[in-house]
Amino acid sequence: MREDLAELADVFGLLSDPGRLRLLAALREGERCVGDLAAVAGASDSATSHHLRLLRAHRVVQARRCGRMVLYRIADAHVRLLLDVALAHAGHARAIAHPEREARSA
Amino acid sequence: MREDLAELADVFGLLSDPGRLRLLAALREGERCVGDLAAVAGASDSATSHHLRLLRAHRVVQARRCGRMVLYRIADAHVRLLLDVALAHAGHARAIAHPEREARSA
DNA sequence: TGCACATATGATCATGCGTTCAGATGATCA
DNA sequence: TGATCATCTGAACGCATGATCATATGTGCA
Repeated sequence: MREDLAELADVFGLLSDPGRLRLLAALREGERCVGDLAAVAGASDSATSHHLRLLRAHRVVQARRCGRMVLYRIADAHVRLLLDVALAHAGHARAIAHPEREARSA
Repeated sequence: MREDLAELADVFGLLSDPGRLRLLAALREGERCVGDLAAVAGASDSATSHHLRLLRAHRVVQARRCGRMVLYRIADAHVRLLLDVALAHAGHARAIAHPEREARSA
């Protein structure tokens, strides 16, 4: 149990970087190559590659080679669910913190 | 959207510390005072208070005074759900990474 | 009012992490 | 085979973050 928490903490740590979170948000819609992901996240290819390496090491994403590109995708349904719940929470939290904006945009 | 992600990243950052994660795991079972939480997490009162302060600032937990103690609880259903999903994932991930242990303990 | 308990706060310090740059690997095509 | 594209890797730098200690606040009780 305690090691589960430590490992989970690592995964949360991976999700705690806005850039990586943008990568994962983009990957929710399907496979993407490194260059596309870098563009979406607004980061350099190198930084993006570093991030993807970490995410891969912790089984958050999976990669497959396709020609000279490498296509990344979200590793499994658990991670996808976690992201869905988290993003839903983020929207909800904003509605609580800034109700006037929600009202205006509605 | 982009600020949602940044805020979400902050929350994940809070969840990325094993100590704070232990605090939250303990809080899943109900309200707890700081001293109890410190004992459960195996940290000092001071460190625990610092952690709770951060968690409170990001609406992950709520606090109420009761006599000379302060009782903390998980802030809302979203956070609770996120923790549930995450802990379930952690167990699943271990089953994948170390199937022999699961088989033995079953 | 004065003391003791529970919690909160502020400052300091060391460590970890993300970014960047330079260069390496691997793949395609002429 | 050589050139180019896509990605990966390693090292170094700067900043943010967690731990600790000392002290402050706030509450209950004698």
